[in-house]
Amino acid sequence: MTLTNRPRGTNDVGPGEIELWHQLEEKIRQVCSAFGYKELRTPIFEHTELFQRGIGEATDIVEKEMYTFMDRGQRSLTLRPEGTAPLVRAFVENRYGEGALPVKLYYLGPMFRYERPQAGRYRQFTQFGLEALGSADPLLDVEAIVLPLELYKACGLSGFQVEINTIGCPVCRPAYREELVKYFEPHADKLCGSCKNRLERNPLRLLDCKVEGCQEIMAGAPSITKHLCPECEEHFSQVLAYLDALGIEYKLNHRLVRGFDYYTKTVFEVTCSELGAQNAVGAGGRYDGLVEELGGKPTPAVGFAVGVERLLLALRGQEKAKAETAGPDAYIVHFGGETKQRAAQTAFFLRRRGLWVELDYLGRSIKAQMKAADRLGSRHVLIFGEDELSRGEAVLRDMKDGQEQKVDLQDLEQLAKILGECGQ
RNA sequence: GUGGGUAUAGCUCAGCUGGUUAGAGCGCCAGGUUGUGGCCCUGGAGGUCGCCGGUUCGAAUCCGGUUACUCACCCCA
Repeated sequence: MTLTNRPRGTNDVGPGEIELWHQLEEKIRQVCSAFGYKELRTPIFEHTELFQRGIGEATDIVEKEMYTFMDRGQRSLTLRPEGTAPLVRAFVENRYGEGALPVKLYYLGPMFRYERPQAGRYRQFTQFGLEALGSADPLLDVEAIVLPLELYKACGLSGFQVEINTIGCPVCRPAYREELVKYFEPHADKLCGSCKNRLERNPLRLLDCKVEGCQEIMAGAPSITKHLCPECEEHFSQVLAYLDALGIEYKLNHRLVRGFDYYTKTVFEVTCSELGAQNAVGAGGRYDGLVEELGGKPTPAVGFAVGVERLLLALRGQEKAKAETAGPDAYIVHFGGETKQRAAQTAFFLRRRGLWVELDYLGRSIKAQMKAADRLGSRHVLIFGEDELSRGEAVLRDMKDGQEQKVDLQDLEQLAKILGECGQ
């Protein structure tokens, strides 16, 4: 069984679906190029410590979701569970920060997390993300919010919503955290199991619990907005001002928190109504402390990540995901023997001109070959009969209207031209 | 890690309260047209009924276990 089953939570992407990926990848590159982001490809695996330090020891990812292994040199390596820490590592290692700032980079590739699969969640999944490093300008926060929206629009996706919040910085967050704990502690016995846990480990998480009982208690909880330091407050209001100026619709959600330790100030999430329980198609935020945490100079930064499978799922749900499947320019029908050789010669000639040419490899009947040509959606069929070949000709049949004409096989350039023009 | 649902042909699925050769549609192959696709007709190939065990004269069907898939929780893209 294991021999013929792919590992849990992984996917094969083949004909019928891969075309959508190619289309999407092209759109991603277009949008990134318009915003001036360059691609950076990092390894699929990194030193385990990078993620432990970058994402945070107390996060679910680091605690129970990483694919970690020892290599033959007894180094602990981990298949990347996300793209930001590796990109920041590369930024520091390659000294990109020594050049002109900000540095704007994007990545696109597989990520790995050991979780139970469900709709829109896989153990190997693909993220497209980008990061702008070296500037604290709120306008870059806004770019990180707007760029994925541009991508969604370019794909034709609708029904998505932006939620945004600020979670403060090392100056103001600790005090707010204290306030939260102070508020929730008296209600501790009424909280759900996981919230009791959160209270000790990550009080901010209490805010996005969906359990009813917790929701009620939460109604009276202190809001982050009243505890921001002047700098964070100013930053957030500027982000909102830019969004307003650009006419971007968003929803303030002071309950929104993120799962990684590195976020500061702005955090946001884009959800799509088309998806199931895992309805976030993109999320991100600012992380002004991460570069320094990973051994670089203090460098403010902001970024986001989009779940590519989820985006495709949403598009498919809205029937926006249509794979364009063009057929061959020509299918050469032959009768075996001599005619097959001539068919092969002609096919190779035309293929060298960039035309898609098919022919039968199974020794099938004429009828079966015609049928095959039809199934493939071939624009034309070239019939290589012995009589015509002896005169240096072949029959060219237009599969749309059934019209046939003789073509001169002495002038293949001309034939290529005819087929090429019809393919437009 | 926890809970629910599902598992029959390449695909989508029938198969009622256990009964003998397990079906349909689509797809595939061949023929009807010894050199012509789509429509139609005829025929054919293709199934350890996920796996193991139990109940029974008899199990695709009932029971238990197991694996896989799937949805949801936790968490996340």
